[in-house]
Amino acid sequence: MSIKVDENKIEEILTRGVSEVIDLKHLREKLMSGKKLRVKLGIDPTSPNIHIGRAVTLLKMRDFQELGHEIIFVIGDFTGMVGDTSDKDSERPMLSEEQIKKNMKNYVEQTGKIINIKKAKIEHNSKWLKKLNFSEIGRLANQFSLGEFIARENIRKRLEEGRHVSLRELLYPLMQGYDSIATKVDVELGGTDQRFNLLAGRTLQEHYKQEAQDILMTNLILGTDSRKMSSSWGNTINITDKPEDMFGKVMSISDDLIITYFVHCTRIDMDKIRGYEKQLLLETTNPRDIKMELAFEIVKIYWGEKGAENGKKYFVSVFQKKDLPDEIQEYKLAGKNIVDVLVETNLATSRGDAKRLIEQGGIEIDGEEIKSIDIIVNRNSIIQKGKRFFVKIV
RNA sequence: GGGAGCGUCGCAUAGCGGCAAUUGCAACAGACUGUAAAUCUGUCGCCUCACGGCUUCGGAGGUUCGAGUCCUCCCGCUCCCA
Repeated sequence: MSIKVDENKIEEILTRGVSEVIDLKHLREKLMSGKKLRVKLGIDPTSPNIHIGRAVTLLKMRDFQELGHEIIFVIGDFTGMVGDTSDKDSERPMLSEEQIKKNMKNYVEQTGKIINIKKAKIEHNSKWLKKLNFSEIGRLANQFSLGEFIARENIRKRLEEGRHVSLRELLYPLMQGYDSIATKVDVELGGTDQRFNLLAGRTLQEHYKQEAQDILMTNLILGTDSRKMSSSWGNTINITDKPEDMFGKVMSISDDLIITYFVHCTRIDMDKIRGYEKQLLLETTNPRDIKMELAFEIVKIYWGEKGAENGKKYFVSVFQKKDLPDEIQEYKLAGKNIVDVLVETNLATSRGDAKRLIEQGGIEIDGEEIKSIDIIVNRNSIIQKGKRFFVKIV
């Protein structure tokens, strides 16, 4: 397969959602040369879900793939067990082998929503990392000084606070760097938080007489609550989220993030995005409408046109028109008391919780707010809790 | 090797021996809104309409009318000095 040398596309790859490229000039020349590049992305299966923040680099990988370059996923089945600390302000737990295996399976599946997996190469880094012995690790470790490790902000902060920093964490960049040697890559992608680890790859490759990889760092995006998107904050939009959820979650981001999301999480034409940007400045535009477009585009990537339609329909009917959703989970609980029904349908966690919800006016049956806990639920009633949760009793 | 300390509701944090236990985040409900945003209000161990009852603070014992709080042992974790 031939390599496309499209100057505009290449420029977009190098800039869109990108915070820094090292070495920019070098990478641009390589891309323009028509040579097939080996492009790597390391993913550690540390949590079961990929969120759209992480997908930023995946989309970038796809861009490379579309130009015909070889893309390589290094699944961190080994590094995942060690745990990276780059994007964390506390130590990452070491995961068990079982947990890793489970996550790994999901990851490949999820990645397939964005990337053509069949054409990509998938490697597991246990393959080579397992074999390293102490003398080799010592040789790798010799390339770095404690000083540069400590200089990293999050590590320094933890040290200053008297928190625990384990030696094991020091090893992480070595391993990621070694991945680059083992896979002989030309380019590695990662989020800005990966800077240190990515650079380690360059250092080590040179030590092993390979040409140093270029690195391309993508921006991290903010989550639904405008803090950094992270699984531990619970503010993620996951790429496995159902279309309705995904659509709604996108709708709930801050208006300020609309353009950023367009740039990072979709592949809508940059010109069109600039158009949206102008529109947003006008008094007459309702940011909601543009956000709807955004939500549609994002859902489309993961669920296709149809999924996007459904997500939108759900949002419009349930939240804007306050109608019922098309599909409601059914339970065979007709004739039971409302409190029991709430508990058995998991709308409430306990009887006390159910009573509180009713007291607070949070429960409606067939659109009527109920005031008493002594209500028997009839067949074919629709119970609604708050705005988002519906259940049908049959 | 020496010293100090920690383990509390999903996470994080408070708790002179009278506590179902503080505060922040998350979560949930209500109001408001273009919005599942922001903001404001409320709720947030279990059972009870309620009075109230029951089970909780790493584990096992003990002291006490009473223990998250004191003592002993065990388990897990951390920091400092060398």
